[in-house]
Amino acid sequence: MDETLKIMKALSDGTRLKIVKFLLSGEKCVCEIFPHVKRTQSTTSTQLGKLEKADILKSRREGKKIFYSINDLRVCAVFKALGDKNCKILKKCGCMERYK
Amino acid sequence: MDETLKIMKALSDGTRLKIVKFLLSGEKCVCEIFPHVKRTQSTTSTQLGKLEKADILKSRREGKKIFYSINDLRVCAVFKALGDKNCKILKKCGCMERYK
DNA sequence: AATACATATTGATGTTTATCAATATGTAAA
DNA sequence: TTTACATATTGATAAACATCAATATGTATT
Repeated sequence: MDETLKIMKALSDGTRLKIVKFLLSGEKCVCEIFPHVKRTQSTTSTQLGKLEKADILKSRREGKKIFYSINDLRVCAVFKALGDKNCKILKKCGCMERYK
Repeated sequence: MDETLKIMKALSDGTRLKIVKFLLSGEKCVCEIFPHVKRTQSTTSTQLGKLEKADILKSRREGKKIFYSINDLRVCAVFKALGDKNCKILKKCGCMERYK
């Protein structure tokens, strides 16, 4: 599939987009993510899986918890391109450096 | 709806994405677009309508024909952010000037 | 007015998708 | 080895969506 289409599809759902934006501030475990997006643990896990399969997120186990974080920093550049207000966070986390 | 989500949804379909990329080289009428995306005139018209409703495209009538073109230049910036190969076209059409 | 052309809309159909409850799997502590 | 906790998977359901054929609308020409 077209690489751009893959990314667009992955970001075309409200829950998934909210997850990605939440992770702009750093890695989070599932138990932190699902209350934030106001979905069940089950639903959240499914969507995290889709984002990981699209290589947008990566995961890491630490004990019982699994932490998710952004793997494809191009999503930051996409938000910036669209003037998304989350850009403020982007400056802090420094993930935009390579796109200056 | 979240502005970013609106754009992502609009670009999350293969036919629509192909239309937008086609229009990077300039405005086209429906009769040029639907053979290019290999869909019926009906389907193509529907998808053009969705892209216009999302403010990504605009249209202009000239006699019997209706010409569509890109209205929201941020989509160019999105393609650039993703390193889409259509960036070559972007340089030609100069729509990236404001994002340098 | 009649015809031809360009595009939009309608109605139907099959597919995809987001969601949840329930259950399974994996991990660590007691 | 139980028990508790964290996450993943399964199965079901309802809604959204892409597509097409057929038809309607709009425009220009004859």
